[in-house]
Amino acid sequence: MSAKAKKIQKPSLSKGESIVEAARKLFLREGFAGTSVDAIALEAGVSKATVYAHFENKEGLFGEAMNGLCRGMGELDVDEGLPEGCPEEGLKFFAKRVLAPVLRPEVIAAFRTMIAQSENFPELGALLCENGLEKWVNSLAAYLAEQTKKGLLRVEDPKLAANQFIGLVQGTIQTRALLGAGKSLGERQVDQYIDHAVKIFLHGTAAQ
Amino acid sequence: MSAKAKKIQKPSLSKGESIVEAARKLFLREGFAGTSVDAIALEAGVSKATVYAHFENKEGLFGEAMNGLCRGMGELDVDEGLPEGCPEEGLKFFAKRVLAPVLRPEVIAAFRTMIAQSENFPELGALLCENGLEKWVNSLAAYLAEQTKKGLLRVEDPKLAANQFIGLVQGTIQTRALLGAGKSLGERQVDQYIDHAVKIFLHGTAAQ
DNA sequence: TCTAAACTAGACTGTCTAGTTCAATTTGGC
DNA sequence: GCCAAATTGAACTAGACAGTCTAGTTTAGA
Repeated sequence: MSAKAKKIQKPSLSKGESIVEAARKLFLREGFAGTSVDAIALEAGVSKATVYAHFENKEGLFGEAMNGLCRGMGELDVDEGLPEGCPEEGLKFFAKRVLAPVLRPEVIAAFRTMIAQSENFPELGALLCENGLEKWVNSLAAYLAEQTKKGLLRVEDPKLAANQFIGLVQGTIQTRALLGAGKSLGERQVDQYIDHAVKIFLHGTAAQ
Repeated sequence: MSAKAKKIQKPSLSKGESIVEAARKLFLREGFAGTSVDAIALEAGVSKATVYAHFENKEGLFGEAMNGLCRGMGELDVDEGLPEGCPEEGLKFFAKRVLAPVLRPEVIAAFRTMIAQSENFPELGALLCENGLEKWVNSLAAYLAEQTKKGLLRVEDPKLAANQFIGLVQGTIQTRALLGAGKSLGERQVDQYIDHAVKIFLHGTAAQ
């Protein structure tokens, strides 16, 4: 009956796409081992045979799902909204963007899945870094170089500084969150956290 | 029945210890799901029945093994070797200590296991934080407060600053390592990394 | 309307592993 | 050396799950 109800829907996605989407959703939430192919088929509203008609095996499906996720991340425009004003504003912009994902439980859960599987799928971890972290690093590094050129900051190695700024902002929050030991932070605390980090970095890299 | 069996057997310590030790070794290297009880028994040189005579089930064994690990960490004296000299030296000391684990593949592997299981064993993640990270944070915070009192630094919120210093030093190295996307750093690079971080933090929190 | 391809349910195989059981054997304290 | 507790090995149950297969159904295009 629910099957019949589902049958009435004209799926906007091709079968293959809905399988990947269901797989992604479950893998990110439940992990690789915690997700059965049966569950994926059920979630996709598809029979298990269809899953195997589209994908070689569970690992291939995982690869496809995560690959798509990472590729999607790569399309984000990380510079969008970057304020033109003083370095402080620019740094706060980056700080907010870099801290936000770490504060979202579903992102942390997804991150856990990727970390847990990174030995089995080494290329996926690299892809995630490249399309996620690395884009922020590059964008921020370019910003730091630009501000240095303007004489508003004095950053010798922009890429190194960018990596460390991101660490500075995230502090130990990510670590705690991954271990499930982080208290959730209020908006005020986050602002305070960011202000503090930006202040240190600004003074630490001030021109002159 | 099993309760009666448990009461009768008074397990010798050595067996129990070697089981825990074997379990710890395998769990940390292969993860929870990747380690079978048979493998643990084999590694411990013990029959599977003996494993179950000592521990209720696989999860209990995991808990015991990780608990011991965390408790062991808690006994480390984090202040040992802290130089008396200028803040720069002190900060470099902390930086080295905080960066070292992140650079060791076996620590990263262990960390992966903890992260992957942190949802199933929430108290273990908290314990690891408390006996690992938190000890460093507290020690460093005390140091920062002390240096501030001496007029050598100006740190308003030592604990916040300590958390952020640790993040600053680790930068994105931990993230990359967890994702298996980190290039291994040479000793010179590590020193450069630390120097840079300490410089930023020093200037960022300089007195006056 | 016909046909081929895609899809379906669900049964089935094989494998893996947690956890149990028990008769036989070893061990350590007395 | 005796005895009870501890341990062993090996077989066993039970359940989960990847992946296959089949017989029948739906779909879409010509």
